[in-house]
Order: sequence, then structure tokens, then C-alpha cells
Amino acid sequence: MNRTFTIRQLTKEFDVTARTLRFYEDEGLIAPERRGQTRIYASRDRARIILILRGRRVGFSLGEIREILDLYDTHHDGGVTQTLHARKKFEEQLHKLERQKIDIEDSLTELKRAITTIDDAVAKGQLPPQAHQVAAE
Amino acid sequence: MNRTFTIRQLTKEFDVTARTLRFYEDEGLIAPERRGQTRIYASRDRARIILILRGRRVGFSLGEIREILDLYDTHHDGGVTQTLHARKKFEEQLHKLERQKIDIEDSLTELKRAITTIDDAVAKGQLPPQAHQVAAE
DNA sequence: TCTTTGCTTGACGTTGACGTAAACGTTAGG
DNA sequence: CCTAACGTTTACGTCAACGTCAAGCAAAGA
Repeated sequence: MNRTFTIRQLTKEFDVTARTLRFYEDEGLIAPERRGQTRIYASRDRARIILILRGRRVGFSLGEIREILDLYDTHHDGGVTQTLHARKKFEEQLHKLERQKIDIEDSLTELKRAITTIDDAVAKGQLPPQAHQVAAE
Repeated sequence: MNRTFTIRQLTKEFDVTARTLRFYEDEGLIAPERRGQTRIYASRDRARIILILRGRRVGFSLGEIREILDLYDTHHDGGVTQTLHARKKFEEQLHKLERQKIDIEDSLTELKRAITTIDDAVAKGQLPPQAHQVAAE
């Protein structure tokens, strides 16, 4: 199908501003074609945007994300050395994410503990009565 | 045991700078006692630092972290309304982290796929010969 | 006493990731 | 033909989360 997209479509789909997409272009993360002046995004660009945004959500900097995207680009046409270097980098990211996953799981159990603690207190009515409205209303 | 700690000990234990701990204090995230001028951290402060640093690693802003810490503080002595508000906030954080966990898991499978792709290519020798050194060295 | 070492408080600098505003071209509808 | 609505570039602004001095106190050892 290899569709194309306008900047407007992508901003709506991913809930980012046009400024953000242009900024990513300036930073070399995407490289949409041009019809005259206006940007025209291909499926490839869209796929990269998905990776970028997810990368951000999991805490990668744009610099790290660019590195990853470059790796995807170059480990196909690169020589053995390039490719093995890419492999190493991928594994580094992998370990970083695995550590992060543990942090998240720890946080999740702690939050759940806090919530059940609250629920127990509420159930047993172990809470001071709520302060009333201050005065004249 | 309710130990106490110096700023130096904590910087070493958690690999942060003293500047960072003082900054967190300025932001109201911790409130160590003073012996004269110098800060003297209690176990409570240390526990909060652990939460702060983990919060950072999973992508919370200091503002969000302060909110969470406040919730831990106030859902004990607060009235019913306060406490239920805290519960709601905790659940929000919970959902945010669960979404993030999914992002991380997606990223992990993608990274693993990339790595096995590389390994397959290497195993089958489907790689162009490595470019040689440029010229005079 | 002198010096070193550690702690302190400002105050300004920095970096990343955009926001915002100005000033202008382009295309579709009324 | 006019005007909206959308697009563009360029440039400066901003906010968070610290880093980096500068300048000083305070206890401890030589």
C-alpha cells in the first residue's frame, strides 16, 4: 500500500504538534519527502515516528533514539564490523530496558500495597472524621 | 534502628551528587534535620530518596514524585475525603506505569527480534565484506 | 596556629525538548 | 478576487533538573 501522510494527519494520529515533527526532522530522526515546500510523509516515516514516541515514553533521549534508528538503517547494508557493533548497541538498550522493567514492577507492587492499605483502613473505619466546611458559605 | 546518615554517605550509596540532594530539599521532597548547619538524614529521608530515584528512573517528573510522597504522608492522618483522593491518585500512577510496562515489553520484543535477525544474517554469511582502511595510515 | 577537608549557601550556566511568535507562501471555497 | 485554513522558515523563549563556580564557616590533624 505504501501510503503517504500529511503532517496534519500525523499530528492528529499521534497527538503531537507539527513543531515536534519538524523538530525531529531537524534532528535527523525522520526525513520526509517534499512536494514543493510541504512535507509528505511515507509509511517509513510513520513507522519511525512510532518508534520515536515509544522510545520517549520509555525514557530514551532523542540522541539515544537516533542511535537506535541509525542502527536499524545501517545494520542491513553495513559490513560485519558495523553489524556486530549494532548488535552490541541493541543489547545495551535491551539491558537498560530490563532494568527499567524491574523498577516499574517494584513501583507497581508498592502502589498496590498502598492502595490495599487504604482500602483496609477505610473498611475498618479507622479514619478521623473529615473536617467540616470552614465557616460562612 | 533508626540510623542517621551524612550527605556524603547517601551520595555514595545512591551515586548522586550532594547538589542533587540539596536540590531535592529545596524542592520540598526531603527535609533532613540540621545539626547546626550540616544536614543529618534520618531513615525516613533515606527511604524517600529511594522512592525519588526510582521514580525518576521510571520517568516521573519531580513534581509527580512530590505528589506521590505527599500522598504517602497525608493518607495516614487525612480524613476520609483526603484519603480517598490519595487512593485515586495512586491508581492513576498505577495505570500510567502499566501502560509504560507495555511500552517497555513491546520495545523489548522488538529489540530481541532485531538481535536475532542480525544473528541469522551473520550465521548465514549474508554480509558484504567489510570496507578496508581508507588509505595512508 | 595553620591548613586541609567537608559542609554550607547563593547565583549563574547548561542541556534537552520542545513552545511561541513573526512573517510569509499556497490552495480551496464562496 | 478575497479570505481562511494550512503550510513554511527563522529565531528567540522556556522549563526541568541539575552542574559549576565562588565565597565562606567549622572541626580535625600536623
